[in-house]
Amino acid sequence: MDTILASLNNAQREAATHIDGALLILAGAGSGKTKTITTRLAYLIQEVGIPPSSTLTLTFTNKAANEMRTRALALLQTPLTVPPLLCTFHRFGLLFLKFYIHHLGRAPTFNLLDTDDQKRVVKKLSPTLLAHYTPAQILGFISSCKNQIISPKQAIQEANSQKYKDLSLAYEAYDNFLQANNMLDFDDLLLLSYHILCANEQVAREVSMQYNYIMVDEYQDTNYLQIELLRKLCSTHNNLCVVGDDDQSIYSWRGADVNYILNFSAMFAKAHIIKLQENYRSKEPILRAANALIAHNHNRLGKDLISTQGDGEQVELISSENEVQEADTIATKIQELISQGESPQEIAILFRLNALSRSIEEGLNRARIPYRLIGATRFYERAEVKNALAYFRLILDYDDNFSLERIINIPRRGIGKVTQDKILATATHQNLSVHKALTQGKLDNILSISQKEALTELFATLDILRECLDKSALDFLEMFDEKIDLLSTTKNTQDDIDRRANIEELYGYFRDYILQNPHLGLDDFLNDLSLSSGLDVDIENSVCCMSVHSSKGLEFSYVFIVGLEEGFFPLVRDESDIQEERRLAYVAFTRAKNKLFLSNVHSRFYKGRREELGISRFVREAGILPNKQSAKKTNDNNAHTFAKGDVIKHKIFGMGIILAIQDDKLTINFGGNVRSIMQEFVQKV
DNA sequence: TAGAAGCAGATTTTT
DNA sequence: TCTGCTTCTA
Repeated sequence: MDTILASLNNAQREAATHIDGALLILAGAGSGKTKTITTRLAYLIQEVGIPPSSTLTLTFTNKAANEMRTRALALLQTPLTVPPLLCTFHRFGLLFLKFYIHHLGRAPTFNLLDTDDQKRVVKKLSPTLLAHYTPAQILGFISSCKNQIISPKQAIQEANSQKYKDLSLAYEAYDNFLQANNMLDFDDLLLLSYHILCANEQVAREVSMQYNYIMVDEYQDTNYLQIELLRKLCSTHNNLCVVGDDDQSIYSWRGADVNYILNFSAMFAKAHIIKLQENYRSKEPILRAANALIAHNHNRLGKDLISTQGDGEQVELISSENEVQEADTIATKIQELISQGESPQEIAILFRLNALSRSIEEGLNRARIPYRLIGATRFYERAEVKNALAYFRLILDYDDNFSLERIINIPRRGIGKVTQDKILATATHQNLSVHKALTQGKLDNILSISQKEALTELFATLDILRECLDKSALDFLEMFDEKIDLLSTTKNTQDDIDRRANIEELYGYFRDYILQNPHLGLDDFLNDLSLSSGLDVDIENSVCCMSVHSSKGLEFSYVFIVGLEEGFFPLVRDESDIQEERRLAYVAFTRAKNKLFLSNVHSRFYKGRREELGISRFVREAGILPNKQSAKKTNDNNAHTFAKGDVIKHKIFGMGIILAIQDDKLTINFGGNVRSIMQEFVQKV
């Protein structure tokens, strides 16, 4: 019986064996959170005898869900016929809606929109609003309404200024459009599920009783809608176990609110709280710095990480003149580590802003260090991939105007924007899809003969593909690739090669999907895709560069945090946001196992300007003092010698950065103008 | 219709 | 500085 629990410490064991009622596991960074929650799941199933189908474990990312599934199943001695439901909130919503959306009078064949699609809808519906707001701002408003369970009508009623009135009307138009086209956005997956549960007591009871034991990971990131949904799901049993860390709440801008974890016991009756404070990840100096830093925050549940890994190397501060020198210094340090036998994938470079990655990448390139940039442009957001997917959707449903619009002129069919608008207006006016309007001859006086031919030809090709799809999904892929020229370019630039590779990768995913799920089809594939970020990259033998946000949940032996300057990290000066920035820094610090490097520069080039910057308050708050050695280094190589990356001043051209040195001639970048200048005419700054 | 030129905007990000 | 979008022009 104890085999499952054998490797747990006392607090972890208490958490894993706590069965009924509400339980908050307050798990500090590196305290074995995943281990505890997966063990608890295995324990419930194997030792307590709870049927796997009565459990529900919710996470925020697919990655977390996959990791937990693997680890929980590994703990079980006997393989399960029915695996426990372990997925993201959104996937749960998707599954739920497939079964229950008919309660809202909607068909389960809905299409899921991603951010890009959402932007297209907003642009289309509220063109005048774009003068004042970006699509992202409008969508941000809509999303925050949905996550606070505010309907368009309510939003309009409660709008207390023209601004909110406008945004609320956009929200209403957006929602109507989605309903009319049976589309859902990500928020709807949760919001509509919630509405169904509220409106149908019978369904609510049924579902709540089905999932008798519910667990939630990263509870500090839940928002109001998620909490309310959880309350519905727990309404018949109150068996809710959540794991989280108030100090790692970094998604308030997405509606998450630390208060939900702070007030857990007020919300769920008789809640039991267990703290996991023993850290199994980081050496002592790293934890000292992290603890000292986070101690500057208020409103904490209060916990300190206790080291189990013993003493290690001190946190090192790297101070550089500018971002070029910063990148080179870090690259050099990384080379040293690698030459000492450290593996590159155990090294990470973290930044607060993705914009800072550029200089770092350049430095790594110069040093020929292999690196991997995580989270830049997501795979499924790439235009060529989205075009292929739009074709797929269109093949399943010719009346899908939204997808047709996207690819109507890809490859070029001589149907430009003007014609597109006319086609759409005519079709909408007659209450027809473009395809129906075309086949009924309603577009004849709009289209030129060649345009009509091109469109007819497009649908004829789709007919062939459709037929092919019915027979075999794999043959379909081949035919699709042959018939549809997604790139239509003869240039063989690197970009084209990349695009081609992306399309191949998409084909690969689809092939795998069909092979692994022979009973599922293209439509299932499309909905599943929308929920997955496609970023389950195996971190090969390369250094990882990523934003602090995307580093959450990961760990590395060596971590470099760059851009520790006031104005960059912390990024905002508003005192209310400072606490979240500090938590963000705390997350970054606690990623490190062996050694943590903090890096700051005296000046940085950003948004076309060079800015003088002071060192981040977080460095001081973490108890790290400017290191004499690294400060001295930058002073030593002045006088007569210049180094690549040095900032210099020229009487006429002003400030610049040295790009290259050849004998006594310097190649200097003066704010975009590159010139060659003799050494004696410039001064080091 | 399609390429060129001009212009604003530029956190963090999962699903 | 760089990107993505709108407007302009052939």
